[in-house]
Amino acid sequence: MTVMLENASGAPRYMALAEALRARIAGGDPAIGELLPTEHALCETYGVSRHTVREALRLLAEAGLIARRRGAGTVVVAAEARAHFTQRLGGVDDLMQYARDAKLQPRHTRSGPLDAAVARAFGVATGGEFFHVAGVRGRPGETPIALTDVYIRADIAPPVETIVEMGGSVTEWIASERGVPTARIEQSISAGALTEREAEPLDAEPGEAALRTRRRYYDKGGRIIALSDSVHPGERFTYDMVLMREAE
Amino acid sequence: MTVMLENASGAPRYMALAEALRARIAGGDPAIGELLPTEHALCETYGVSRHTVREALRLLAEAGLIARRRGAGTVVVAAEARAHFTQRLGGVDDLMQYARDAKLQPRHTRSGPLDAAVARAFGVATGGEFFHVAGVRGRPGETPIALTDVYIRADIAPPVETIVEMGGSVTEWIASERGVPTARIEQSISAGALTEREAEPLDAEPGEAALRTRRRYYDKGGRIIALSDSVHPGERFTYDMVLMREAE
DNA sequence: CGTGGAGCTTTGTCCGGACATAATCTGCTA
DNA sequence: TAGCAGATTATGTCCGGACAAAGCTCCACG
Repeated sequence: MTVMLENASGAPRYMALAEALRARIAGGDPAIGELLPTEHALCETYGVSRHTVREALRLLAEAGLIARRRGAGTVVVAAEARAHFTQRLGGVDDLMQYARDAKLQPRHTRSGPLDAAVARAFGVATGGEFFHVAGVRGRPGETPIALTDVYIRADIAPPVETIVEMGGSVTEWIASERGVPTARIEQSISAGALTEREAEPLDAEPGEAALRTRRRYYDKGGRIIALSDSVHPGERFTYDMVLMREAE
Repeated sequence: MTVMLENASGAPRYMALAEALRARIAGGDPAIGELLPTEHALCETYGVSRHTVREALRLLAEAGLIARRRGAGTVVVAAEARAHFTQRLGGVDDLMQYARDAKLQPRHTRSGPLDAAVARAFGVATGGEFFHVAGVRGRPGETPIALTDVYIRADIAPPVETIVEMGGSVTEWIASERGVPTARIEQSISAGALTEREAEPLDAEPGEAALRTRRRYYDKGGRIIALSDSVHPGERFTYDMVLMREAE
């Protein structure tokens, strides 16, 4: 029994077959956990070559709908591929969006437990030993663009002299020098008015609108690597991002 | 001249070839922007079938290193597949981060070409027919959280009555009802002070700090679907995002 | 000199075949 | 009845061939 593939749009045959199978799966035939017909059976049912069937199945596998196992067959693992958008960043430096020579110039440093007000601002637990660096970030000779507080887990923090030389993120240094790569970053962005204490080192006016970015960096085991809090006077910094719809 | 593929690990031939080509590209041979040898040439150089070459090239294309064009050849677009961080969103509604019942309440609508000031603010070309909706977004009975201007390409814009009913993004409607899915979104986030004109419909004070998000939505062909500009008084909205390190 | 069309080049689709590898099933023996 | 070995099943790798579609180049004509 041969089933004709519907192909009104002139798409390649393997795409038409993938679509036909996607529709079957969405309708529960076969259901999640059940086996799709074998490649050989699909060739006969749809009247196409094994090459075409394999290409169609590859598309479905890439979409996450099926899993194929040599000797066993092809099992349905999801009923629908969910369209999603993805923002890709090469590294943490891309996330920070500062020019490479916009270095963090420390104004003061301090070691100790994370205090309650800071922990509350980040929504994390108090305690733990952290190395706190407060400073401004900007290019030499230019108005600073950010006032930043970074709290780095003390056991993996770099020496101060190293921080001074860094143009980019301390977490990239920790990844390469301490062997602790960042696995997850949580960032929040908000707007607020600069306090008098914040405005001064930024050469800005108290009450001026500012963009605040707070980040929590976690390692693979879910342990905090670092926290950062940066505030930027409004016209000095815009946060840009590009999201692409992921091919299914 | 046939080059033997190094394959100490027993990997399939197409993977060994992909790795050999990856190494060549990383070494600048060919460089970014240059053409890789043709499929036919690679078959001869490496002593494998066209099928094997195509599989290897598919891997490289999926890794983002090359782009293949029928009739033209295969161009190198990146020298290295870089470890990267990825933010995944289920859909545009996740990007917007408004509660589902925080609907856009239109205050006025207008059709016409995109004027120069608006085009300049978005960094896009003037002209084109757009349907402009200006309104506030918020939950019923609560203080509005956003003042929003949306410019929708006129040929695919929904009717006003439909916009009123929408809890989410108009682009999701356009994707399902007009068959024009959003393929790319560019977003910028900045801080600034509310103007008197902006503050009034938001029940806020002029000069108050506000978070501004501007988005450009593009279809698969790079054509604008819609533009949006939203401004949120500072304490009413925080923009949150999570990035995960992607396994390679 | 510029434009359009024809021909050539290069990748994309699709067919068929053969052998390898991993998983499952069946039968036999302890 | 349980475990092991061999056979069968189903996907993975790889070969070869043919034709289609898109891009590029060159040549001729206005």
